[in-house]
Amino acid sequence: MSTRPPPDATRRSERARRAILTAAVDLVAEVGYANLTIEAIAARAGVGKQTIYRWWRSKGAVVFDGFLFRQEVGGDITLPDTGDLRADLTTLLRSTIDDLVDPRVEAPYRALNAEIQHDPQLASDLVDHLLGPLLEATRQRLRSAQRAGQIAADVDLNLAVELLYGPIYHRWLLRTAPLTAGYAEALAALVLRALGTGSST
Amino acid sequence: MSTRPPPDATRRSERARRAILTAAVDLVAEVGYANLTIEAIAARAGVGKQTIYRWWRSKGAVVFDGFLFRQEVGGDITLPDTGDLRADLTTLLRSTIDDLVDPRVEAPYRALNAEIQHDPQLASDLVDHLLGPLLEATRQRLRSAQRAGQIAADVDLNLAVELLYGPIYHRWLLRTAPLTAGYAEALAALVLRALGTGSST
Amino acid sequence: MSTRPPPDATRRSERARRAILTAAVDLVAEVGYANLTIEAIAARAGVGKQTIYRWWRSKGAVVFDGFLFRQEVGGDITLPDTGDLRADLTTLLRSTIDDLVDPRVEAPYRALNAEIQHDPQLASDLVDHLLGPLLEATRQRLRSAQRAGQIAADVDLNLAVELLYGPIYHRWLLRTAPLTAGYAEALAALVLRALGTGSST
Amino acid sequence: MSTRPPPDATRRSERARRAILTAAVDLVAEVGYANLTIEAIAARAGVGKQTIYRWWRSKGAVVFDGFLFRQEVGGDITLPDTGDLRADLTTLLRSTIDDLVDPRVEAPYRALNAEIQHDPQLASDLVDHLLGPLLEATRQRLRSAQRAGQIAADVDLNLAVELLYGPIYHRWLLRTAPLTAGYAEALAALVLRALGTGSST
DNA sequence: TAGTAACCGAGACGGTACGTCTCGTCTTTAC
DNA sequence: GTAAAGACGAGACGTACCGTCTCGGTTACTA
Repeated sequence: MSTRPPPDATRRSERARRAILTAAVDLVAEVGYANLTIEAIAARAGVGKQTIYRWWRSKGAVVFDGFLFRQEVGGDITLPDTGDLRADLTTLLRSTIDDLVDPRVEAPYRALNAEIQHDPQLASDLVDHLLGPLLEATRQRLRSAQRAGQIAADVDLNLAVELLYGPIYHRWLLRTAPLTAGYAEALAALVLRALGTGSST
Repeated sequence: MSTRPPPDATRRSERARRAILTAAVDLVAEVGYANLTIEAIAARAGVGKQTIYRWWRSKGAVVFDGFLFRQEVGGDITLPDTGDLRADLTTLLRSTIDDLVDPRVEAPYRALNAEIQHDPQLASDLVDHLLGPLLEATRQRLRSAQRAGQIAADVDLNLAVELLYGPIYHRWLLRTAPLTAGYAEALAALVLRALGTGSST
Repeated sequence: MSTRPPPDATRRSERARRAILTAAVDLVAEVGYANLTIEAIAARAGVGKQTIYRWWRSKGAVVFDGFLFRQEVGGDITLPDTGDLRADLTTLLRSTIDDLVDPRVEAPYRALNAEIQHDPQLASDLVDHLLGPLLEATRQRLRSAQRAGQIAADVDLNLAVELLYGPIYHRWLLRTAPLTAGYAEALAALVLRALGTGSST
Repeated sequence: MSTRPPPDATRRSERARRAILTAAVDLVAEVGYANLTIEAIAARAGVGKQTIYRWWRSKGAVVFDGFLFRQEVGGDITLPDTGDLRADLTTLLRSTIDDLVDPRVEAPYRALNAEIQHDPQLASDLVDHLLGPLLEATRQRLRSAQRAGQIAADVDLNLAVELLYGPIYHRWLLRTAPLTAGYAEALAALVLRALGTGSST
């Protein structure tokens, strides 16, 4: 019973890494996650299969890293904070929906959501590194509104965040109905009634 | 290019059908959806592989039918309607959560939610036949409350339903935090504030 | 452990039998023996598969019966006996070769020769019912020549028959060289030297 | 429509090749050619099926190579040449018959003879690589006898070779009668009369 | 500046499962 | 009870990928 030595990351080929991640993201968009194979990634990347197996634990891990890699270029998340809570939330939900219906995002993101169902490790990676920043930023915006008295003091902000994104997620994953800009508005309005102080906002 | 003739359903073996569905549901719980194979289902069911391929289009379709088959025995959905909306919704969400954390439900249901991401046909089957009745029943309960003046007349009940289930679904699928009875209560309370007429209920 | 009762031949459908045998012979010529299936025979004959399995033991048996069935029309074998042994044998070998290179005979006959290698029962059927009459007739012609003093008295006529057909069979099965009319002549001449009395013929 | 690249023979596993050929020859003797499957060969050889499909075009090709492989060990063919033609030919035919009735040879060799009926490529391989050397050696022995005046100068030696082996082949393939040592003697004697110069030898 | 150790591309390997095909049996309905 | 029809259990087919395992060949540290 011997454990292989961990690969020496200092010798890692950056060229190969980039080629693999790019190939993975491209392929998942072309053929879907289910039809994506390590073999195809290796071929497209011009890389030996072993180079993939050496550095990633699973197909899901490669694709996930591919996502992060693509995200890296796109800068940080900054949420609008105009002071007008309703407007800010509506904008936020609208852009969330815009993202989800963008085909370049939809396909791979659905794949990820499928994959995390049988890979808890991947799920926590997703939540920590991809979703986390957005959820945290949303929480921050709500906290600022709460301090400004626009949101009742007793509201659990974690729950509030889920109240915002949960319905969208529900509709998107189950495809029960189309996601539209109007939906974002209606949802924001309804959630605000839940969070509000009761005073007129 | 010829399409095969559809099999003659009148000659279909009920024995084989039951064995296959039972084997599928059992196996998906034992080994998980990703590790489930048609060959294993056929072997467990004592059935030729062709008999599965003859009647189902995919692994997902078999598992889905397996679910429906198991559901058939369990009777119809009836939601509590005591007149106390808050109590009724809390009960409803609590039992939803109980279901989702029950390991016998969780494993195969996660599998289904993964599968529908790359099979829209299966998604619509799921929504129509498994989820549909529950969502519709929930809508009915809310409508009755709306008529009773407990819910504002301008509230879109489809949205209201998503406000109830979305957060749970979000938390369950992404595993951002544990689902507890307390969560059901807090969620019901918050949603009620969104739906309420503003008058004390 | 129960043996099925033998089928009642009096109820047998002559129409089905003819259709099956005809289909079998036609198909073996079209697709070759290896690619011939019971299913295809049944389909072509407009017959249930069970009807074939009821009356024949194997694919080989059907094809063989098909041959016999086609032969039935073709009358008895009569060999030339002009008194000129050399001429008669040359004619005989020539017509044998003509048969073997006729594509309508070649394909199915090769199939049969292949099949008998792993079906001794079929081999003995072939020798008894298809080849036997020709071999026996040849033996008779040689016997008459032996009585006339054209063949040495000590010659084993079974061996003599094999000396005639063996080389042709060898060349035909192994495709070592083409079978021509000239070959028939040369072979007949050489064999005659083996059989001869030594006196001038 | 793309053709797969030819495998890189330099990387080929000799261990796998030997195991496959041995398994193929053994199995064909045990279960017969018709019941021989690629899967069984792979299983017996402890080899993946793909390794067989990578290097051979068909089941027949594997079995044929198996024969060649077994032959390789048993060195070259050397025919007796004592000067006594009758004795030498009798010995030759006798050992030919001994081979053909040896069960270890009979089963796979029958299989090959069946297979070449619907695979001309295999037929020519068989004649060139397995039978060829023996036929050529026999021709050489006869040529030496012809030069020594023991065989008439006008005899076609190709035909003479067929006169020797054809009858044995005929009897062996059709199973018309048993092959014995006495048969070898009688056949050799008769053929010699065909080949002889007419003078007493 | 030679050696050497790790990674690299490539691809054969032992396997598993795929979805298709055909087998020979079983079951149903019609005659 | 035979016949046509066709679903059934069984299992081999040839393919696609899996994850592991050699192979040379770079490539970058070490002596």
